[in-house]
Amino acid sequence: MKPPNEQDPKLRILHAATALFSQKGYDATGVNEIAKKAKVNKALIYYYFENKEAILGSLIDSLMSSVYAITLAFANDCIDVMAEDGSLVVEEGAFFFASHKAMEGFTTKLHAYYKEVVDYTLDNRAIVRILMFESLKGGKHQSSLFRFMELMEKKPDNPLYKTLGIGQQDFNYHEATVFYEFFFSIIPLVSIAAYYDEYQAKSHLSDERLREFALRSYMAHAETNSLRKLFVTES
Amino acid sequence: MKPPNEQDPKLRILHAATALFSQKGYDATGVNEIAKKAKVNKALIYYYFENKEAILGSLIDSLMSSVYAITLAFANDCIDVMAEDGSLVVEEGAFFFASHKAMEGFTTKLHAYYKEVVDYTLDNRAIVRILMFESLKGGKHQSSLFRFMELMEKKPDNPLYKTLGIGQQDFNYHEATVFYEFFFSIIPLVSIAAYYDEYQAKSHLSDERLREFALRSYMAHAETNSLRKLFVTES
Amino acid sequence: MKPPNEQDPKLRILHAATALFSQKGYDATGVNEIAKKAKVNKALIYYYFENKEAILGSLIDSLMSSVYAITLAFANDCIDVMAEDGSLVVEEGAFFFASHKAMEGFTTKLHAYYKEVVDYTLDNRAIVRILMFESLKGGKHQSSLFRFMELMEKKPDNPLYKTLGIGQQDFNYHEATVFYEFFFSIIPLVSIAAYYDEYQAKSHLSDERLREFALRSYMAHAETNSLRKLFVTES
Amino acid sequence: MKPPNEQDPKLRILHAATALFSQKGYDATGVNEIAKKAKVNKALIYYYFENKEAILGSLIDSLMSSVYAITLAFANDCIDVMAEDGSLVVEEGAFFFASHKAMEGFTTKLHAYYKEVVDYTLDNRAIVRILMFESLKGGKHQSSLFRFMELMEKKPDNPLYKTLGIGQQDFNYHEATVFYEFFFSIIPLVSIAAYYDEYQAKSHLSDERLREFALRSYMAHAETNSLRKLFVTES
DNA sequence: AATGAATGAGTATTCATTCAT
DNA sequence: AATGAATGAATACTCATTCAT
Repeated sequence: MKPPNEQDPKLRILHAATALFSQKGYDATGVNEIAKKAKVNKALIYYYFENKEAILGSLIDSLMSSVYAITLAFANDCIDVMAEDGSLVVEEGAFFFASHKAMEGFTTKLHAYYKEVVDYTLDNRAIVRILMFESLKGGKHQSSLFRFMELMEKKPDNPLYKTLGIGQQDFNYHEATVFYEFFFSIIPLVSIAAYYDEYQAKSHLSDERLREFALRSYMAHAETNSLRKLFVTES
Repeated sequence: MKPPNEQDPKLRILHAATALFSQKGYDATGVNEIAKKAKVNKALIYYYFENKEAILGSLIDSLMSSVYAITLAFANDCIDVMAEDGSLVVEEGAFFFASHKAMEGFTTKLHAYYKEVVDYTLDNRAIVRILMFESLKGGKHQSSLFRFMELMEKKPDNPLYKTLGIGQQDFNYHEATVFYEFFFSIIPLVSIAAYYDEYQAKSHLSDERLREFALRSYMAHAETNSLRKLFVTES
Repeated sequence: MKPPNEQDPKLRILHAATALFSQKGYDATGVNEIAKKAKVNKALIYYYFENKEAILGSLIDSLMSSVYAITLAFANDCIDVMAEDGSLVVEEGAFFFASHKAMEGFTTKLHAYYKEVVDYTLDNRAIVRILMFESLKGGKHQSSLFRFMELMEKKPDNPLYKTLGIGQQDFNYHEATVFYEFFFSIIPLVSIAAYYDEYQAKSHLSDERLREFALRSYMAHAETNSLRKLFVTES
Repeated sequence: MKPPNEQDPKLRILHAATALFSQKGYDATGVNEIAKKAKVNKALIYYYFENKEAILGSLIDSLMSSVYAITLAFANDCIDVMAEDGSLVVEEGAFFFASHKAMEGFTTKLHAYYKEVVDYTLDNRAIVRILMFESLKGGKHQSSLFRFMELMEKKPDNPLYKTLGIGQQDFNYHEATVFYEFFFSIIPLVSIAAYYDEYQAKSHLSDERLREFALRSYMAHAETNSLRKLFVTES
């Protein structure tokens, strides 16, 4: 996950910080430790980052923007394109496809999206762990985890929402649904990543099986409780 | 949640520590702060606790033993009693009741148990938060969260398992099930408590509605994915 | 050296303090430790002693008075008696005996005195160690070691000097002699006791041999460099 | 002994520590005091030394290595050179010189060595005091004083012994001799340094006289009890 | 871009001592 | 005579951060 002999000191710092923050937590990690692990002079850290907090901010920002990017890419590359060529119509929170083939194409891409999300989350589980950590504390990053939730909410500043361009106010996301989605879908996904290594140590399961479990559980859950109904309008 | 003018200094210390640990995290909380909040001389903390870690340990221990107690009480008071009077037979992980009335009685008690678990978790959400916090860090308490999981596992040292006295080796808990149960049942329950206040602040939902959501979501989930099937053997 | 089940708490405190002070030094020993080792409540120490310093003072005082007592006893029981019955005349620092028998009697008692001093020093080596310790520090007890030296000095407040009743001003103790006596006689005696256990650990010598070495070295030295010449006036 | 305005902070720390440790003892000296006396920020002490103990270790190490160096220098510069040019033969612990002149040269150098040892000991009496102090306590430095003793022992890892290249197993150091040498030669030498200032305060002797006393007493003792006999083989 | 030295405020912990009972 | 609880000041040590070069 981390090349042994990295060149860029800034990257070395970020990698060292990621490892340490995710193992011992932000507060229990000293700048000295980061410097030692990154094989970098302590003062150099302050050349690249304004303070210790900025390192954490940098890590969390990069995670957040990656997740946003993945979600937006799916919305753009899949939904928008299909909406433009008329093979998909989104209405009142439901998806109407022009043909079975269109729906199959959508489903395939949706599954690929699920896999990408799970993979990305697991690959970057150290930062995910840090994110969970910080979202449990009061402070600047407390709300980070909730921003994932916002991806599902019907708010004007939600880029996914914007992309879909759905305007109905009677969107069927109501409070209970959001609650359920957050605690039984997002939280498990994030937790699987955060507790991955510990769970593996306890269960002695292989990486392959664990990833399979994670993907299947997540997909099963998403499908069962899917808020969006898919229909084919083709006669 | 905390009486304004407590007498026992040791309790004052524990309450202050609970509040601070759950707000800022263990590592970011100073013993000075605890002393100040508990209105206690700093050295007195070391009279009652060997060190800062021991305060944390005391909090987590009391949480763990309460959860164990609740679970065992349910197993003892409900399952054992019914098993003894013959109104319930547990076999191959399934529950066979002598009558509809017996099953109804069981279901009622089960729901009461669910409610008790959810209530206890929410009432003690500060410590639950601390527990989640610490289980994300490497160290002594990392495994605490996983001990909840063990309550569901088929191991000889599991007191619940012992109580049920189920001996079949082909018990239908297999790896995927345990994984699913942990990440889609325990983790959500714990997370609802841990993120309760933050979620409330974001959603502006009343305590009543949130608790209702929590209980319903948890019960719905537990029932849907219930591992134990319930049957009535009555002709 | 220390009875296992002592009754008197004050004695238990003194013994515990002796052991700890001699092992780790006064400053590195906590009142808590003393209380624990003495199996006594910490506050009780302050019932018997004004403060920690008073424990040390008590130990050193008892050592000093014992040494004084031994020396005075020798002077009284031996020299005074012989001086009174005319079998010994002390003049200008030299000892003139009335007969060979008188001198032999004196020598025998002198050797017994040497043995008693060495034995007492070794038996109480823990306190001797403490004394050396404290005499190396600035402070109240710095001068304790030097009070041994004063036993040899020609000062009006020297009880030994008083006992001998020697009045000559040209007493042949001059500065170099006192210096030599102190550093090559008193200091070795005290050091043998202070380093006894450590030396034994290094050399693997038995208690018997070590005590024999100590006594012989000390006697040889005392005799060789004896300032007091012994004469027989008998024709 | 200490320049008023030193530049190197590390040296300032060492000098301040030396003064304080030798006055009040290691345990009674606070790091705060050292910092204040050295006019240095407290944290800087921990920049240069791992902990308080390391300061002490540094002081004792430098003393030990100096003493070793002085002794080795004498052995190398004097004995080795004479042994190589044939003017000195060492056999069975005795020294045989080719000529009176050779012996005189040796004696002169030996006396210079004595003087150097005494001078060094007195000049560095603060550290010597600390060494005595620590060798009375259990712990890391307890054995330091005994290492001086080892300089006289016939062990393969003794550098002096190696240099002399004496191989006879019947070397006349036996247990009693080592005991005597240690307690009546090394201990007095060390004690003279350790108690120098206190003795001076009591005796009101000038530095010159005290140093003269010290040197003479030491030389007299060393010569009287010299283990090595000196002979001239010249006809 | 990089570093060794330096710092003030803070950390957890221990101290000798006192008090009420 | 004895004790559990309490305390203010001090302890050794660490922190994130800065500065001069």
